[in-house]
Amino acid sequence: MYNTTFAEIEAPIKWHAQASQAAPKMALAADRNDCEHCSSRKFCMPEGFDTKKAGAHNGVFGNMRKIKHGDAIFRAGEPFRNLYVAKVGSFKTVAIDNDGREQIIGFPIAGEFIGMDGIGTGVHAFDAIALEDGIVCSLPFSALIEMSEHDLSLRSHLHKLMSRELVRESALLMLMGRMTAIERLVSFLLNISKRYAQRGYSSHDFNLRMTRDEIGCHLGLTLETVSRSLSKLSSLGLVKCAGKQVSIIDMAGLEQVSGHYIPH
Amino acid sequence: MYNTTFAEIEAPIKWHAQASQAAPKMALAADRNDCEHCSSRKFCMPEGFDTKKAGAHNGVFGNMRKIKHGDAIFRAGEPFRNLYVAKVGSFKTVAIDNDGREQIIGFPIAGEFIGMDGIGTGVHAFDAIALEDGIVCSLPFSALIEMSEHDLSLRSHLHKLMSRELVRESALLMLMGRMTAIERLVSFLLNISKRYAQRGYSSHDFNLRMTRDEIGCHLGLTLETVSRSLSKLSSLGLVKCAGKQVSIIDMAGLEQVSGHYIPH
DNA sequence: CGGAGCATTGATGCCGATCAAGTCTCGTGG
DNA sequence: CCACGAGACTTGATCGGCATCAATGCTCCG
Repeated sequence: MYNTTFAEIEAPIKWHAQASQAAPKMALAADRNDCEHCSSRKFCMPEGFDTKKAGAHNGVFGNMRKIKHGDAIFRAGEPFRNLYVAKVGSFKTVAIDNDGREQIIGFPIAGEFIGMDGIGTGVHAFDAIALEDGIVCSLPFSALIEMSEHDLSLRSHLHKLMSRELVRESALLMLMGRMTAIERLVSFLLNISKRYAQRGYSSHDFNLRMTRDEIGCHLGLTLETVSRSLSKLSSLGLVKCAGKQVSIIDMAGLEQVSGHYIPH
Repeated sequence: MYNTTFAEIEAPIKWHAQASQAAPKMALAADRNDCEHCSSRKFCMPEGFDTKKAGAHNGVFGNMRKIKHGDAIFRAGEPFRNLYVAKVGSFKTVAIDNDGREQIIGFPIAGEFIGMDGIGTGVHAFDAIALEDGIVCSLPFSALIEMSEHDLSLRSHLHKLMSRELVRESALLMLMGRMTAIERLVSFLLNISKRYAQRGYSSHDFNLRMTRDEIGCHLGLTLETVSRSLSKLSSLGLVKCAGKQVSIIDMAGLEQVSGHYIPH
């Protein structure tokens, strides 16, 4: 019935069980963890980077934090201190304008960075919310910057991360400015598919962790249009979908529909 | 008849005259220039940064390059080597998808960085085109990164630049996803106004350097809709506009129209 | 002065928003 | 275990904003 989820594979956390055991503030409880065995390792720091030597002992790496479904890693307006790497679960980053209108900027999943919006001003510009119970790894930014002094690979790694995010957003701009509803949805599905594939999961069958409303809020569409577009893709025989469970039937067919959404 | 332009104030370059004098490849001719007297200085490097000491003598700073109207600083697909700072003139950065559809990502003007899209992959993702004859300052990126090893302020400056660009784009996403044509145009005008003001120019009267088509291509609208929306704002008494010359009559009124476009 | 590119304005049509109703899913408590 | 209710999803009907098509006017440069 369910797809295998990151959470199931990674760490079968018993939220309530743990809460009743030890930490009183479970949602904020911090764990220590070994970078070497982290499945996000290859998405996080540069190749060959020695996290142990670099700072495991001074507390820079391996700071796990659990985030419950619906809770925020941080909120817009809060001071920026850490970058976060999604370790388990999926998240959304949300910009909110003066009139309260929301725009979902991205849906980060395992291995992807969250929080770079705060670097420029020292204050977060987005909310970062968990779409399901999950875990993030906190990286104190000032420590990261200091550490990068003698590590060229770390320095350029940080730049690359941000630049790629820039290009990712520009692809979204293209999508919003120039594509039809169907094209946007297809781009979105292909993007998800690709990122899942990179992480060793099926590129054909997956669960969408977000609601239709959230997809719409990301793509500049209403939830009804998202639903209708999905139905359309089903009736065209390109995908099969039952609720949040999506199966891509004809990948090549999908790719022909869209002008693409290159990122990640 | 004309507004005072950056070009007029900065350096009254006689393109053709110069071409006939010295350099055979005028458009690509490089000049050397003194950062201390550069009007973009305060927008470019961090406060107190000593460009002379840092690298004027090894050629990192002060590499001027003239770009003629319509010419490219770089094109998508070209290898990334330099960051550029717009010194004179205005530019557009353009993403082009597989189907040839264009999306203008931004309109950088004096003091703003161009080319950060190439850092992530080592290859430029955008075209960067001059909207009028202009000058950019080239900063060899590898030298910049090396230089940042012993300069914390430079390191964090680079990060801030990219992060701000990230937030700028996210504001554009908000605009494209959730705003009406009029709101988008107002956000655009307010953004231009603000950036001109920061540079000491009038925030009320300015020339749009780009065509209606380019504005539309930036905002996800057609040129007709841009034109109609401008007419509407005129008839509402919020702006006066004659071709590319725009005067903001009622700044507060404009600000009420839009959910904003925070960036820069 | 002539022509090309740019801009304005009008008429029409379509895509997606909006409004509305009904179904499905899942968590909760009886 | 089932009943219930709230939230999520689907599908239909209608409406409106913007794209599209089209014609004309304007501006600037050679």
